[in-house]
Amino acid sequence: MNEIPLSARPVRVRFAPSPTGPLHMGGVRTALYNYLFAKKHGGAFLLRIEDTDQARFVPGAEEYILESLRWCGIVPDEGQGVGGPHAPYRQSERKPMYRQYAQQLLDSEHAYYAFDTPEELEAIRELALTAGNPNWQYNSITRGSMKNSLTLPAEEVERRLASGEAYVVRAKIPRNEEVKFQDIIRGWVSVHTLNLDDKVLLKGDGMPTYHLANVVDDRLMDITHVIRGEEWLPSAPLHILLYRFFQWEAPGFAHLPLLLRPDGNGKLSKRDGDRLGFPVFPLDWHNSETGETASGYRERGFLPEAFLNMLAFLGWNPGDNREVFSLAELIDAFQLHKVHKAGARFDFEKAKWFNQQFLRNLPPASLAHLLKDDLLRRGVAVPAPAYLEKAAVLLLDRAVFSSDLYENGSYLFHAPAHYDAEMMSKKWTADSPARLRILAERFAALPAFSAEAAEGVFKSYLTETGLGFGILGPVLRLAVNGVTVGPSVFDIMALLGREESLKRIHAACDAN
RNA sequence: GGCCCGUUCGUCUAGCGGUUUAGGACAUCUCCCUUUCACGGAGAAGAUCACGGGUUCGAAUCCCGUACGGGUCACCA
Repeated sequence: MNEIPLSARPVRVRFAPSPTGPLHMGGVRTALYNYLFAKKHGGAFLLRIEDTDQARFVPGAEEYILESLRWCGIVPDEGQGVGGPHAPYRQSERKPMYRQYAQQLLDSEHAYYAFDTPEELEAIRELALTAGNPNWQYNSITRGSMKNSLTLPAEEVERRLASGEAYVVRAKIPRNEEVKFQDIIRGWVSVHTLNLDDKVLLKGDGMPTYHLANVVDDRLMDITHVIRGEEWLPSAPLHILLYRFFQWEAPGFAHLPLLLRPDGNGKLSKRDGDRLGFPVFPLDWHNSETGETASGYRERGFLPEAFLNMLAFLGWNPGDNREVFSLAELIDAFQLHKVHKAGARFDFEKAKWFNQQFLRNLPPASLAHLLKDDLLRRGVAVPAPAYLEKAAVLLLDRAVFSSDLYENGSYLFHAPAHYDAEMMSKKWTADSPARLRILAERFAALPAFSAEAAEGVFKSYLTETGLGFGILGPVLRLAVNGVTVGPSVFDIMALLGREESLKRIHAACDAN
């Protein structure tokens, strides 16, 4: 398995979230970078579920992760939900496998049994804290005075083990050594083992901790590159050490910069979302405990490719001035080592701009489809396909989200429910109804009703009466649209058709 | 607090020792287009490249320090 040097093996990367809640956008970006890197190099992208903490398991979280990736179009080649040669891909189901690796470390004396209870450890930490040490560690110095297989007589250890007493397996970190590794994004990173502690590898419940599980699984699943968040950087040296203990070649590492919150300090957290008026999750998340719903990008109206494009550019760019990229183009242009080192502050305005770009590039048929879905959701009658498409195209310039199509142009789907009060008082006069009725008569008399013909009628009426466009134009608009903004009123009337247009003009005259 | 990582316009960033009077995008403002709103186009404003020392003929780019920011210090991931 390790005869072929890492660099020569086909690229295999993994996204390994833990199902402790909804995946947030930072997680999606990590998945995306992994995916882009894999595809760029013709490799495989795997999805592994890290559910070794049974206390933090959240029902529905795994399904949420799977659905989020599916919506984004980040399809795993292998892993939870799709299967593969290294199944199972859920760590809880791999539980028996980890024990033998812990044993291997125990046998080679790179790990040891520890019997200290969580309560005892907590007491020691508290004591250390009052003594002025805020950071007590179970390490090469303190382990000599703890209850473990290094300090206890062999028979005593045997006895405790045999009696079924709870224990953990801890890594035996060497005392005085510099651990170095070359991060693909950050370059050389080095940490002295004096600053590392004897991390628990196997927990009291027999489950591995993240540290053991990720190293073992990455090895077993033939992972060549570990691409994960910066929050893992401090424990990367431990992982390097673990690979060495096992005498395994370590994969390449790349620690991604964090996504920062738009206001104040700190990383973007799951709680920041709706508080600041934008989603932090890909999909809506319904918290069954609190009954609250956190909003998602999908439901907010984002196109998956726009969402991905936006995320990709939070920390990376192709080095030229292009900004709008399809997933395929992202794969082509992506370079992991070009990822920025510093954290990126998220900006929702820019996110909206990306969506607008993608929306505008959509073919009319797709646009019509999105509009139809939106109308259905709102319970608005859906017009014929040809009408739908023309309406969508007509309204496109004013839309950032597909939902804006209807929100800014509801008058294309039903008569205005009311007339803009402010504009009415400004533009509608006592003469308006009479003028509109004359126009209506002339529209009715047109041999063929079209935008050009209607505009012709309107303009000749203006020259005839000497009225300015600014006087009568808004009045016509109010009658037809209810508002004074939007596409050309003649285009709107042409789409509505003569009958509907006349109906609205008369209705407005009657009502005002 | 210890350790680790980072620091270019308000924001995302380009830049890898000379081609830079530091480029682009979002946001802001102005003008044009449109007798509406948007779209589009043109332009403006906005960064003494955190600061201080080096190295060099020459530094945003290399080195060291300081400051600031972030991450991390669990039988969580």
